[in-house]
Amino acid sequence: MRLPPLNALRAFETAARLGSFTLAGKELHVTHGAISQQIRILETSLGVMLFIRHGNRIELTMEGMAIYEIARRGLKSLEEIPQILRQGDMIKGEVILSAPPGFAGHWLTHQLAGFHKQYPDLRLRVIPSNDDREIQSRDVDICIRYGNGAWPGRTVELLSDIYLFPVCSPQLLETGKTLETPADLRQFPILCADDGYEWDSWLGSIGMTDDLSDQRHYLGNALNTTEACRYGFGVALCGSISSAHYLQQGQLVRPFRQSVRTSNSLFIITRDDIVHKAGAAATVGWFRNKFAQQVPVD
Amino acid sequence: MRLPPLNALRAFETAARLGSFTLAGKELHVTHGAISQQIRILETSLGVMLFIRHGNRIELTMEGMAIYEIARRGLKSLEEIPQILRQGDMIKGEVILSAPPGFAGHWLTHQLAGFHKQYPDLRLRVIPSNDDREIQSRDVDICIRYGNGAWPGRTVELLSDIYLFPVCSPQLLETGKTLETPADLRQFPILCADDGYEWDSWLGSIGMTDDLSDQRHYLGNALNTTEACRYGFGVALCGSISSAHYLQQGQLVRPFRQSVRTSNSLFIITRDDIVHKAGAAATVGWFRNKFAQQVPVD
DNA sequence: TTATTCCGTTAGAAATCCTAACAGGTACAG
DNA sequence: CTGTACCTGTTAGGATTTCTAACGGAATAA
Repeated sequence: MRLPPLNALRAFETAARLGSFTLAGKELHVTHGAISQQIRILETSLGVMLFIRHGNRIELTMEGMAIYEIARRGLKSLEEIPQILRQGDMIKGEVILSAPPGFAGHWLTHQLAGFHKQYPDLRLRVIPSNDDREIQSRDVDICIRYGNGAWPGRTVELLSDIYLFPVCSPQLLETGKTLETPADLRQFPILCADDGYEWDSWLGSIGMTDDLSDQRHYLGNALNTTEACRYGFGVALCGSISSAHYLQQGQLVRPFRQSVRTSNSLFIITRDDIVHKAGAAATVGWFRNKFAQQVPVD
Repeated sequence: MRLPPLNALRAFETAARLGSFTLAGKELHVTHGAISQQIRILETSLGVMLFIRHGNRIELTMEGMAIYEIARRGLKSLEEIPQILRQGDMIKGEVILSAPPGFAGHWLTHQLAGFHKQYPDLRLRVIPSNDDREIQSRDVDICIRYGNGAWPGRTVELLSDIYLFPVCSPQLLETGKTLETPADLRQFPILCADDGYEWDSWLGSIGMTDDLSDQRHYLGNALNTTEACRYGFGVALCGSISSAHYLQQGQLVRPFRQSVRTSNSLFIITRDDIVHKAGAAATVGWFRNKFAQQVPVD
């Protein structure tokens, strides 16, 4: 049981705010005795005294002050729930989203139609970027980033782990050349994004010593390798997220099962005050939902 | 009754997160029927359907998604309460506070000893400033500002309204000259901060047409006028907050009752994530407390 | 089709919460 | 000092809420 008793917490917040059990009872439409009992329940549950009783007045202890601020803001945010619903059509307007170019170009664009269908009045402004400065910016509602989850001062949530594996176009396998074991890779162009580190790590993980360096083509980024791969140029190492749609559609296939897990995972990063912008909050929920119901690929 | 039923909200949050009443029941150690009933209570209370029931599975409605994000974050912050207490000595470290120079120089410095006594392990770094950029900065925990309360995207709380009235040193009244009616002001130096607008507005409010312009001394800011006033130089228009301590000590007196309410009030401005820094949260509570128990001056 | 799984809905049991009444401490006025 | 007013604490027992247990129905998969 991790949450403190919520009704006792409400009694505490009211009593601490008004500085009186009797007044708190008036506000909550109960007797002072009920407040007294609720606060004792909370004190027992937390194992600390929250008020010093002076006979005819009360005083917050240090511990009481420490948790009052949290209780106050937490309950205040819950108070917004009925208000949000009363406004009705809050899920509209523009949501500003910063996402890595590869993610924005593949996974996200393939899902946009579904997003629009679910939230017809919401418009997305996508910023393709890996810049961490946008995480700190007040102008950006939501950031999607690859990393280790260490973004201090922000709410960070894991969306998905990332696995890398070789993929190629099915047409490539109809050219007569076989691609049944990793050794067969020697017959095909190897498509590298950036510096080719992803291939080094994959080849290393399956114990292959040949680094295929004389077959490598460097295409600059993952977006380009995936595109070249789809059009039958060669074999690329693709991430589980970017390739998911193409694998499902049959536009790409995985010649081998072997994959390597990257040290970076995909995270969604938001400010705490995102809840005040219902459209952005709904978008966060949409992302969480999409990745929760997606079958994990490795 | 403004808050939705809290235990029902917890059931909803769990069910929405797990996508199942049965699993939510497992997590909360109750049967699925209990969850079902709690969620119906919440739906009745809010007047909207939160889930679409499909017979053997559930799906969040738009309204359900809209409030899930708020409920999730609100309850999550309440979960921190037991953790904060477990750590025990969280009320320590440095709190960075930006406050207007006049406020920092008078009210705050007079209260620092009391603050230190209450929180011996807390150190304050005071930035005397009126710059609104600090309100947006992540490096500043708490901002105190005069204004109208319009600081979007931040938690803003009124600390006190501000009244302006003439004050002078008691010694000034022992020089033989009398100061019993506003007309007697002609015999004394008039101390103006900045552009002297405060005197214009006060003189206007009591219907005095003479603006005493040939007696005015311009000292640059309110800090200087108050100091000069304490040392018997003349009569200054002082704010209710800055002068409170000196009035109480008898170092300053109010020759007349008339005061004028300023359009700006004193606010305390924080980010939503201040709760994660217990020392800063305690400091906010300390400010709120100080101004709540202070007798209003006008 | 059957088996399975999950949700809905009851009645009644269990747990919780609240009230009412009295006791005791503090503050302040007379 | 005494009396009054105003708090809070603490009970027992009643009122209310919440949960369980058991059954029925809808969707899903084999």
